[in-house]
Amino acid sequence: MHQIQTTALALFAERGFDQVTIEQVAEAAEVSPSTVYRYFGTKEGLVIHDEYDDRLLAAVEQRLPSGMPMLQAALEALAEISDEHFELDRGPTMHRMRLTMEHPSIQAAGALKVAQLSARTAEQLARARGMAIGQARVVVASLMAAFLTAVVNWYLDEASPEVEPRDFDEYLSDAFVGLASVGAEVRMGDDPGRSDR
Amino acid sequence: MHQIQTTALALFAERGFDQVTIEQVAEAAEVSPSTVYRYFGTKEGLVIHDEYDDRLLAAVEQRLPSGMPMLQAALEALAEISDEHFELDRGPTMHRMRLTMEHPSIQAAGALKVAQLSARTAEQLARARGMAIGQARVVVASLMAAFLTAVVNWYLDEASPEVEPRDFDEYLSDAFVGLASVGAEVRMGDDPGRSDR
DNA sequence: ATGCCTTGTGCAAGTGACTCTCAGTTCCCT
DNA sequence: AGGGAACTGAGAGTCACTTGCACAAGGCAT
Repeated sequence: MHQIQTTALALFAERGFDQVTIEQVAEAAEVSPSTVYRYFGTKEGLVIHDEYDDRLLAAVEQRLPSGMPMLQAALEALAEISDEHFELDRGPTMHRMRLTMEHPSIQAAGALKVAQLSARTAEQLARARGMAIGQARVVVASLMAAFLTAVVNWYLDEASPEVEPRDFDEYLSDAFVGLASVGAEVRMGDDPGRSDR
Repeated sequence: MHQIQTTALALFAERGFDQVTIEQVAEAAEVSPSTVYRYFGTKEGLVIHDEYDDRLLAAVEQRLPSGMPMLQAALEALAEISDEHFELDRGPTMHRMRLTMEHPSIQAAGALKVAQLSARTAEQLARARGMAIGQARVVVASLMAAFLTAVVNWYLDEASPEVEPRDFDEYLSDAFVGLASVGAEVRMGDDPGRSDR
């Protein structure tokens, strides 16, 4: 399975996503097309599939029952995964990100994956903390938005020659600071009848 | 064009998204399949296409140069559009939402659309306010996350028989309050779990 | 009027992603 | 040994989507 994905990514790097058919992937990986579909479902799946979804969910789940503030749980969980994903595995991750950003169909599939992960996480959070599910969705969506923005900002800087790259941690930190300031503004500007500044 | 979409949605309602081919849509709308593709690009496009994207962008743009706090601009713009979309146009909107939530391929296309709209909005914001683009992305992503959560919460309540529906405004307001509280928590717990640096 | 360009539309053929069904193989459990 | 679950492959079919071309209608200049 991992072997199939690796072969596929190599072919995509070599010839471009659109110029490679599933059949060619199957042949190069020495399996049948059926097998590719069985494991990855779609061609885009060959790019976006990874283990990090479940690991992130597990990392969050592990921390939730402890009564730890959920924000801290999220940040710890993200930091735990990010190091490996964005630093150690930097090369492959960049390649997959690049394919994703340059091909709308892959980007769409990725976005769907994120939405589904968010939904699962929100349920988990609501269950563990006795929160209303609607509330939990807002929390997860906000945090996920900040995280994803960090990922996008990281990628775009990394991909652009005139910007010198920084560690992913810094992008993550910036994004969360930004989230905090938006939150603060919301708090002030909330509904009519707010006090002037 | 509008005629084609209406016909398509009627067919989807009647027979289900998967049981309707583009050819059938074309025939029912008395155009050729080529025309359908020319206007909507994909089958999913028949569901997700609408005018609200551009209108939202315009509503934001119109407010930005005024020096109005960007959050207020966002809320006003959203409120301006939401009324029509979720109250007046409630029936069709529900139907399209239902198709979207029940068909991963449509959901993916919708998510992509949101991502692209966010990107455009972030650029607009950065330009109008002289913000760093990365910063602008965080702001837009946070606000969009809250908005979308409101939409999802609204839809799920609306679709569920045992919950009695509230006005969309209330979901929107709840979501933004939730966003504020997340922001506040971030502010306190700051700095992504790093001991060094 | 004649030509000309743009714009909108239809036609037709081709590609390849994806589905479904059935049949073989391996491996494990009793 | 036997029976069944899990994995894999073969083959045929559907249909979304692309591409290139031709054809018509309307404006605009010559």
